[in-house]
Formats: sequence, C-alpha cells, structure tokens
Amino acid sequence: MIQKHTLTIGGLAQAAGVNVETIRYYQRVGMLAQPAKPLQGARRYGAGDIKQIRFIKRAQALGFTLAEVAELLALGNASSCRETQVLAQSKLESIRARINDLVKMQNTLLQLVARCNATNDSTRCPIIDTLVGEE
Amino acid sequence: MIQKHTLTIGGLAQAAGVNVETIRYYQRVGMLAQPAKPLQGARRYGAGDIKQIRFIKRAQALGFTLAEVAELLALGNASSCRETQVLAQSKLESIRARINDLVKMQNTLLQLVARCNATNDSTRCPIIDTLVGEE
DNA sequence: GTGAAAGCCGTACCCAAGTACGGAGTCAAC
DNA sequence: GTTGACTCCGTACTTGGGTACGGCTTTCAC
Repeated sequence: MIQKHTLTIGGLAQAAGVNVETIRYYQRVGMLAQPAKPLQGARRYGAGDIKQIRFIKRAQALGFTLAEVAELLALGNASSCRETQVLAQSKLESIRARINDLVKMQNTLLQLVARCNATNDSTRCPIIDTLVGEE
Repeated sequence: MIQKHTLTIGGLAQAAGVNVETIRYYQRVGMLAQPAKPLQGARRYGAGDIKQIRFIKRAQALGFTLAEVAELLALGNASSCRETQVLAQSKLESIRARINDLVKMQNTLLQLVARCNATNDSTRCPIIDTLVGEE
C-alpha cells in the first residue's frame, strides 16, 4: 500500500501513467481535486488520486468522453447502478451507430477497390470516377 | 447542362448543398480555386465548382480527411488508379482498426451491462467497480 | 432612391483533450 | 553558490472542419 499523500505531481504522473500537464488539465476542468498547497514545498498526492486518474483512463478506453466520465465519477459516489447502466446503454448505442457507419464505408471502399482490380482500362480509375460522380 | 460561371458564391453553396462559409473555407485551404474578381460584381462559379465540392463531400463520406481528399483530387487529375488504390487501401486499414477498437469497447460494455442486470446487490455497480479497478 | 439582401474579406471562435511555453519559486546536490 | 530538476501558474497553441462576426461595398426589387 502506498503511503498517503507522498507524491508530488510528477510522481503522481508517473504512477498513473499520464503527463503532468494532463493532471493539471484534469484539475482545471474539475475532474481531479487539487490538494491544498502547504506553506512550503509542493502539493502532495496519494493513492486516491492515482485511482481517480486510472478510473478516468479506463472509462475513456471504453469510449466515454471526459464529460461523461465526470458523470460516471459522480454516479460512482452515489453507487447508483441503474443510472450508470443508462449511460452505458447510450454509449453502446452510439458505438453501434459508429460501427454501422464505418462498416458502410468499408463495404463501399472494398467494392471500389475490387472494381479497380477488375478493370483493364488504365486510363480511368473507378474510385475517382465514383467520386466525380458522372452518371 | 448548367451554363459556365453563372453562379455567385451563394448560388454555388445552394447548388452543392453546403454553406457559403464552407466554400470560403475550402478556398482558404486550397481545395477549391477562387475565380478572379471581375471589375464590377461578384465572383462567378460554374459546374466545375459544383463537381469539385461534391467530390470532396463524397470522399469525406467514405472516411477520407480533407488532406486525403486533396491528394485524391491531385490523383484525379493524373488519373493514376494505382496510387488511388493505395490511398483507399490504407483508409480501409484504418477503418478496420477503428471498427476493431469499437467492437472491443462494445463487447466490454455489453458484458458490464449484463453483469449489472445479473447482480442482486443494489449497493454496488459492476461497471463502477470495474472502472475503479479494485482487484 | 432607398432599404434589404448578397457578396467580400479578415479575423476570431467553436469543440475535445490535451500539449507547450515561459517566468518565477524552491529544493537538494556537488 | 550555482547548476539542475522540479513545481507552480497563467496563457496560448494544437488538430479538423468548419462557423460566426463585423465592417464595407454592391446590387436588386419595388
């Protein structure tokens, strides 16, 4: 177990695997508390801060924006599973939609590339022709 | 067939389905030529400009960034199908990678939501617990 | 001939999620 | 006793793709 509040901001950054500037940014936007500044020396951080940053990073990895992560953090304190599920569901929905878009693009591109490979006419490109859209 | 160079910028915007400001933006970043300003009156645009904007919009819909669209436009003039294919392939690759990421997020979220539904303990939330990461 | 609507142009602003910079302070080591 | 490494703090910059603003000049319709 890490001692309470032993880390400087640099140590915290290392421990949490982020940039010092990122920590300062999270503090600015209110996602991480800024400890009081002692009369002499630097502000000190502890295990709770590491956890908080890891929470943020894990949530981001699941596709949540920082604004959404802030909501999750608030819900985490309230431990209200239902509302958390609502957030997760709507995130799932937007991920699904995004995947759908991307799959459509992928299919179109695959078809176009296939047409490129199938053509003999070296003076024209089916991709370019499609984009130009002369029909 | 639309007459050559009859449109003002507003007409072009309407015809191409974009905002006037978007046209001016494309001109600024060099993706659309700015016709010379006549001694009196406004600059005039023609069918070629509509085509160009539609080309850009179609390419964007396939996932290309404006910088990539600029490359495509350059290739379009050269009609070099092989290089166009290379661009399309690398775009396909990045789309594939993005879909992969999103599917992973989706699966994780699905599992978490399922765990929420399966749990009886109303005082804890599996999603929050996972993000906190106490293992 | 007058008032509204467009066009022209430069500049600034928007979003997200940071990153970078620069000056000032502080601390420890050599 | 100064060099170097941090911290602290405010501010500005970055990327992408536009959008908005404001002042000025034309031009069109009635």
